Amino acid sequence: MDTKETYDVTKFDRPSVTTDVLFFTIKDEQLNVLLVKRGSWPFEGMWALPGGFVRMDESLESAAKRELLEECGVKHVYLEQLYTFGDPRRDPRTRVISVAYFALASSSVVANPKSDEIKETGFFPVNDLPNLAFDHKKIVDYGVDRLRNKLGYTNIAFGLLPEMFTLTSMQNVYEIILGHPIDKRNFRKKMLTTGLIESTGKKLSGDAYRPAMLYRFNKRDVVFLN
Amino acid sequence: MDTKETYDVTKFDRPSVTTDVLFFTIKDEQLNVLLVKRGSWPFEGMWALPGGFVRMDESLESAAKRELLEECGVKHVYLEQLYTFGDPRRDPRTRVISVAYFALASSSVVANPKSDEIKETGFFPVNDLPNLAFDHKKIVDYGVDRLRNKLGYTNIAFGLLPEMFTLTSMQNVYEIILGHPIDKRNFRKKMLTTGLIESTGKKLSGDAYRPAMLYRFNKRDVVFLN
DNA sequence: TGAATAGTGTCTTTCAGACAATATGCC
DNA sequence: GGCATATTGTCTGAAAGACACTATTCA
Repeated sequence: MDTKETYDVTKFDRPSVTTDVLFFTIKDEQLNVLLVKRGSWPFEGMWALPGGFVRMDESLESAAKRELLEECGVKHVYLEQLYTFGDPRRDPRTRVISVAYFALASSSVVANPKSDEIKETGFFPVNDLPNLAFDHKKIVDYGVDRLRNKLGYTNIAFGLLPEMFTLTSMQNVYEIILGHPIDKRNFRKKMLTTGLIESTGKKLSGDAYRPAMLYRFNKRDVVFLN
Repeated sequence: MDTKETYDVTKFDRPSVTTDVLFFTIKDEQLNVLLVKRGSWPFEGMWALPGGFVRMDESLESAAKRELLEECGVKHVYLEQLYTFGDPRRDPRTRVISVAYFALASSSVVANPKSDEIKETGFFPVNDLPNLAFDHKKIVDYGVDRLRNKLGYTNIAFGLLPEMFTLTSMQNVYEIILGHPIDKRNFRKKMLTTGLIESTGKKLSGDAYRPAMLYRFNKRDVVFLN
């Protein structure tokens, strides 16, 4: 029977724990995910999700944020835990359990990698991915499903739009993620009646046609709806 | 730069990983959760969720099932991953990350513990819990929220009902979990139009009043709806 | 005034929710 | 026939979805 004095922390072999991050963005009219090119064994040279081992003194979310910063220069993004992948053979090095997170933001927040392990990062359309390391394809698919699902009842698209945006650009984001066209009148009606967004009173000018009203997310409702 | 030959699995300190299981059942007209009394430090003598360390060669779900069997004699239940709790200070022994699962089944599947560590198990109403070890109260609360939410759009209550059941008993389960009464006509209308359940053609007899039709879950739809 | 996009209203269908009377089987 | 529970339908309001024309700005 263990006591504080006799408890032996090294008694059992322990799996390793990583966090991997799905960083989604809209680019070239498509839903893209951020990938990094691996610089070492295993899967050297292959594309993978940014991520890495969780340190002893940091929370899972902190680890995900740290990896995103080190590997992709990304700061200050909203992260949501997605799922934990723990198949015993998903990593050839040793037993590795991965807690996956996802984030949505503008692709402009990505900078150059600061990590020795990563030389290159890039965005890839989720519908046209290269071969991915580990089980990362499965993680991406799972995340895309969840994203599409949450789009309908949360304000999760917040991170993909600038501070002020037109309803047309918002509708574009929804159509790109969902992969099908949406009726303009119904979309606007729904978005305006939720109370999630509010008019800024300003208009977008500079184009050779009628300027559109600019909206912003209502700060009181940045939390999720459900 | 690591290669297969130079990769050192012991290079980093590693957190420990456990699975903890929320086993929900209906007992005495209340939603209950299964707890075990801890037999050793830390939190010796306190109630906690059944669970334990994940072994190197088993999946997370297998680990959850094994713990449920060892500590509570439970076999063959449907498990769903809930969330992963990884606060660095959630366990006084060392850094422990817990992958929480939840299950719903009849309380009759619980037998005596086969584990040296656990002497006693018991069901407790989720609205009247004893003080729990670790952050297990938080895990229970999170699981109850999720359960209530999924009740509305999945067939998750499947495990809480016998193979054949009346609509009244099904409604009872829903009311107990949700914590409020439901209109009988609306409930029946909704359940029958989803196609999730089907009539068996049999009737429940033996009571001193009108016998009720028995239904079963439609096996083609055992998967979740969303 | 033409080009290009912004902005708007109605109808229909579906679903949720409120609400109460009749039917059945057993004793 | 009395008891205890099973079973059933209508109305209303809200939300989703189909559908097409007018308004505005700028070049």
